[in-house]
Amino acid sequence: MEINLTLEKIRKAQIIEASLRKIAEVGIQNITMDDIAAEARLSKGGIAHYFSSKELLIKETFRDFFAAIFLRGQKTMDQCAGPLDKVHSFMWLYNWEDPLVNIGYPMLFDAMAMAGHDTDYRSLLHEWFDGWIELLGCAVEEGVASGAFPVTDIQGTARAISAIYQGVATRWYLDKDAHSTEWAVSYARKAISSLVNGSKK
Amino acid sequence: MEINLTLEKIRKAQIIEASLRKIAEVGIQNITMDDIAAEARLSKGGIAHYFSSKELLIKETFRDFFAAIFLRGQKTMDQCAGPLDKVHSFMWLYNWEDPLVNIGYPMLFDAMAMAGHDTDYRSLLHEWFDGWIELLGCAVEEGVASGAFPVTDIQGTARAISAIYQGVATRWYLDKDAHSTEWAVSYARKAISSLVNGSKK
DNA sequence: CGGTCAATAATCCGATCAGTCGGAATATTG
DNA sequence: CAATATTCCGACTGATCGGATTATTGACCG
Repeated sequence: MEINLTLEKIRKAQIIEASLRKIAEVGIQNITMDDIAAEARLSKGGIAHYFSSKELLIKETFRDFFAAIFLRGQKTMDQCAGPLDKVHSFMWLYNWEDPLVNIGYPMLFDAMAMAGHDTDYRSLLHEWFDGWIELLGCAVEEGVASGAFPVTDIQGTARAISAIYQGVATRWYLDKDAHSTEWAVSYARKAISSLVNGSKK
Repeated sequence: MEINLTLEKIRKAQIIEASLRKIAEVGIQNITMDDIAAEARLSKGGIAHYFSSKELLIKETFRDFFAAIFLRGQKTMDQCAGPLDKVHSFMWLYNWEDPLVNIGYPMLFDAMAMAGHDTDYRSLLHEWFDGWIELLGCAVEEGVASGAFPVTDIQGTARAISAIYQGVATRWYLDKDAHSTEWAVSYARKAISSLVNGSKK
C-alpha cells in the first residue's frame, strides 16, 4: 500500500516528464503514445495503467509544467528587493540557455493553439494567465503601497505587464534572427516601466 | 485557355476560402481534406486537382489570409492623419464584431504552434512579423521625420509596438472573461505611446 | 455524332495511432 | 509457499485520413 503509492508517484512523474520532453520536441499534434512510452522507458500498456487517456496525460503534463514555471518565477522575484526590480525580474524568460525556456515556449504555443478551438484548454490557459497575475500582482501592489507606483488598477496593470512579457517573448522565440535578446530585454523593460512609473522617466 | 485560367482562379479561391473557414473552426491539427472538400462543395478529387497536397493548401491559405490582414491594416492606417494616430490605428484588432478577427486569431495561434516545431512555418511567421514591421515602420518613421517621436531605433520600436499589440491580443482573445476590450485598448495604447513618446505624457 | 480531354466524383489502399485485452512478471499477503 | 493483487507488456483492433486510382461527366471540336 505504502510502497504502491510511492511507485505510482514515481511512475506518474516519470511518464509526465517524458511527455513534457516529447511535447516540447515534436508538439502536441505530432506526439504519439508510443513516443511517450519509449521516452519513459515503458510500454504503451504501462502508460495506460497510469493514465487512462492521452488527453488526460497531456493536460496533466501542462499543469505540471505550469507549476514548475511559477515556482521558478516566484523564486527569482523573491530575490529582488524593490517592487520595480520585481516586475522586471522575469527577464530570464529571454534566456536561450535556460532549459525551462526551451521546453516552455513550444508547449505554450501548443496550448494556445488548442485553446483556440477547445474550451478545456481555454480554462487551462486561464489558470496560466491567472498564475502570472498572482505573481505580478503582488509586486505591483507592493509598489502602490510604498507609493512608488502611481497606479490605480493593480489587476489590469499586472495583466498588461504579463501581456507585454509574452508578446515580446513570442517574437523573440519564433523569429530570433530579427529579434535579439537585447531587443527583447530593453523594449520589455521600457514598456513595462512606463506602465508602473506613470509619466516619470 | 482564357476560360480555363479563370475557372482555375475561381476554384482555387473557393477552396482556399473554404480552408480558411474550416481551419478557423476546427484548427489545423483537426482539419481533414474531406472537411475542406465538403466546405468548398467539391469532392476530394476536385481539391487534389488544384492542390497537390494538404500541406501546400494550408500554407497557401495562410499566405492568403496574411495578405487580407495587411490590406486591412494599411487601409485603416491610411485614414489616419498623424503618426501617433497611425501607430494607434490597429485597435480594430480588439473588435469582436470583426469577421477577420474571429477567423484570424485561431489561425495565428495554429501557425505559431506549428512554427514551434516546423521551420517552414517559422519562415511563414517571419513573413507575418515583417509585414507588420513594414506597416508600423512607416508610421514610426514619419513620426521621427516630423520630430514628433524621439526615437532612434525605428525598426526595433516598430517591432516592439507590434509585439505589444499581439501580447495584449492574445490575452484578450483567449481569456475574454478576465480581459475586456476596454482593458486591451487602454493598456495597448498606454504601452505603445510610451515607446514613441519618450518621457512625455 | 463520335472523339477527346479537362474537371470532378467515387472508391480504394496503405499508413498511422489510440485504446483494448489477455496474460506474463512481480510483489504482497496470510 | 500458495493465493492473490499489482504492475507491466505488446500484439491486436477499429477508426481515421491522405493520397492514389479509377470512373463519370460534359464541354468543345472536327
